[in-house]
Amino acid sequence: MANEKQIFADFLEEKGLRGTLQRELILDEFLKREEHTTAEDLYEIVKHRDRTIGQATVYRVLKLLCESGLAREVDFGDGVMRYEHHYGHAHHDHLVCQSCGKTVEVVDTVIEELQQRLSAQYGFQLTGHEMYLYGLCGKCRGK
Amino acid sequence: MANEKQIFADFLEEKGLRGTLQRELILDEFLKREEHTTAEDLYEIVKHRDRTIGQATVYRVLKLLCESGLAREVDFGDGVMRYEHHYGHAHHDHLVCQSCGKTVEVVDTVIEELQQRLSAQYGFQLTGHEMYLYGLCGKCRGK
DNA sequence: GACGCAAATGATAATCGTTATCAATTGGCA
DNA sequence: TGCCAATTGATAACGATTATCATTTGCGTC
Repeated sequence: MANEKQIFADFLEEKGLRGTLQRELILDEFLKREEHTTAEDLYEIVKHRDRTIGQATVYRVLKLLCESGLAREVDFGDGVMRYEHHYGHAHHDHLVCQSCGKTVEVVDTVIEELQQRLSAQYGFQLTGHEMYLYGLCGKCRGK
Repeated sequence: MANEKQIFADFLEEKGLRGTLQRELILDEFLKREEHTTAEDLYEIVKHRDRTIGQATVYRVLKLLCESGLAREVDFGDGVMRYEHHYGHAHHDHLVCQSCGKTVEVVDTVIEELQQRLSAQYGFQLTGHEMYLYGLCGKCRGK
């Protein structure tokens, strides 16, 4: 966590950007959340600590966090962008329960390898991918 | 194509919905397009044949086409929903060139099988998935 | 074929997440 | 301390899509 804060400070430094109270506060609360977080969620949380903060700032800082490699955008296709911790987290995809919304982070190196091979077959140089597996989790299957 | 039209007619019949000139026209132009089509695209095309048509109707008919199984929504994450032919088209995923936007439909049965297995490991019953492979196509790699 | 009524339409306003604008504030170096 | 560009918060704007609503239309019934 201290590590993440240092990384962000270095990132700002390198880009010639400033360290501000708002940026520190938003990063701090972002790091505390372990679930996928929306800008709106984060705005609500951060307001408890600083009632004068604007949501535009939250959006702006989230973008910076992505640029710095601390956060990553995740799009579950419901019209709201979510953000997850990225630093120190290995690449992974998502398993999403369509009933209760529960998500599990998964990774399968064999699938990743096959994706590479598949792309190469079409002359593509793979730079990234998104994979969302939708289904019913154990609990929701019972109902 | 006659087949698709019959399917749509049957779908409307079954749902107690009406056959209208607009629905016929929009379906007709949708079937002509082989690429992924946005509602806006389709609206522009359809207007040439009937200048009085409204875009709301295009959105409404596209939704019906999806329900009837003739079309499928595809989300490349750029904020615009695209629609592709679904009837008679086997399931497939997409390979997208990040430089020129070219897309290739791909399928890999081994990957699909692994997705099933991966989901099962977490107690999930897989109902569907999305996989987007992003990269550079052969032409764009050269540049 | 005319009638009646619910379904469908087109124009337009509304929505919602996100981004742009802009005047006021602020961080950090000279 | 002062300067100036970066940052902020409030708010307007945006763009894709959806809701609203008065008008029109398909289609089963007489």
